[in-house]
Amino acid sequence: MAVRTSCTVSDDHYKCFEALTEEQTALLEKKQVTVEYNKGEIIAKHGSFASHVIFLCEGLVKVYIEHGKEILILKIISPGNLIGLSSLTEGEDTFQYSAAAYQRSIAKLIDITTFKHLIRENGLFASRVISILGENSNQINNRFFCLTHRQSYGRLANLLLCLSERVFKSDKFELDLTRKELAELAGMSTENVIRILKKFQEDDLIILKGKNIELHNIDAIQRICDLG
Amino acid sequence: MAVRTSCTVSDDHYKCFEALTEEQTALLEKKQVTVEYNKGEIIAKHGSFASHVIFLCEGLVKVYIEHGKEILILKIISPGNLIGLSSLTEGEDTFQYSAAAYQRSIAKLIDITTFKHLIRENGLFASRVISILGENSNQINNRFFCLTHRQSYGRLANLLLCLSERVFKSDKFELDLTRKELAELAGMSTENVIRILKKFQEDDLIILKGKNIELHNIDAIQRICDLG
DNA sequence: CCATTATATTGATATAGATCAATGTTTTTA
DNA sequence: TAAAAACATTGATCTATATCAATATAATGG
Repeated sequence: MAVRTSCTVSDDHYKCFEALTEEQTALLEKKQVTVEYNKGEIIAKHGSFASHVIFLCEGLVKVYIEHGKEILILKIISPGNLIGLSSLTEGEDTFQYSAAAYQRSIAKLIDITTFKHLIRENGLFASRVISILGENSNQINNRFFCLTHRQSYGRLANLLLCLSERVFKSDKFELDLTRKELAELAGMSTENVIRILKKFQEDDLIILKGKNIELHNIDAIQRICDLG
Repeated sequence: MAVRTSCTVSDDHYKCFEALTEEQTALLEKKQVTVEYNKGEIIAKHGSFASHVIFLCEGLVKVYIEHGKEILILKIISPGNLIGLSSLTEGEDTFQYSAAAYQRSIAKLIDITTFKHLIRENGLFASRVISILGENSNQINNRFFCLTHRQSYGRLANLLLCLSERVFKSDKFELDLTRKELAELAGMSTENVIRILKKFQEDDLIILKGKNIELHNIDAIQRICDLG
């Protein structure tokens, strides 16, 4: 079985809102605010009060957990997706992870009490939310597997495929992530990212021009992702 | 912040069923079967049709994902907990992980269609299920962090604490896991587990007698878990 | 547009922990 | 209860990858 690319989830979380009645949609719209974030800004802070669920409208966001200076990126979030669903617990309601904008982003902050209320009131909505949570869990498990069971070449191959297939949706993309950010995503040192990218280029797997990356031999990259 | 022990979730999933009406409880009971598993037997198989959700009544179970011969243990499940909630998606319904019995175990297999039906019908039940999914997600994230950001001493310390606090609920427990199983749980080689346990014993952190482990200096173990 | 700071690159070195190999011990089974 | 199989232990070696150090290049701000 091919190892799933695992840096993000599909971008159709918004579909859960289609389960709402007009009235419920109106209520939800009243109970949300739209906020703009600059590159690097924190959207949610691990441990802080989770008064809202976040819906990303534009931009690109990383979701990560932190213990002191150490961070682990859980996933990248693209527009159309929700952040913070795992704080929809009955008791405790603090964010269990942080989120920060990779680039200028726009998000809607949805009041969590209203969100919970709608879950109780609308079974179809609840079951859609449960679907999303299940999907999120699969993504994390795949990423967990990749980062613990693949060596650096495989992890970076997985990341490049994921960025291409699921984030930028093209073989060719301009990456406004730094090498350090790539390193965090692939779970390795910056120097190692550079060396491996260089090797991939030498082997004609990718074409690198500064921030532009083109995947040139996807099959070979997929093989490295599966076996490396 | 102390690193959370992360090998399992709390054992109160069963509480979600308290949200059901008598009628719904009766329906659920009609739509489930009780099955006994011997040590080592597979309870759920990654990729197979998820026709049911699993509720563990007795025993101890590991939940893991597999790609070929490589496996990654996601968590240990104690009695009172549910397995397979992340397959409660609307479309796809195959198990996204496997489960196997560490020891003789008894489980109820609950028809997934009925389970989904109850989610739609009973908002409180749905929100309890969502709580559990959120909790599961936090557990996995913590485990993910531990396995990727801690060195072997820290990972094994974390595992010992988790087994003590959350699985066996005692400083002293008889471990019917092999060294190889401990190694899988702590994400390292069997030989490394043995060497580290030996070191812990030399340093008077634990008292080892064959399969019996007693945590002798929990504070020190916690420190290793946090920093190691 | 120059100075400063952040980022990228390259090479050299160190090391945690895997793997390999051999032996001892316990458990299972026939 | 003897033989076989599984598991545990110890030591020696190897390697992937982090870390350190130095320099080059690009981005940013006054």
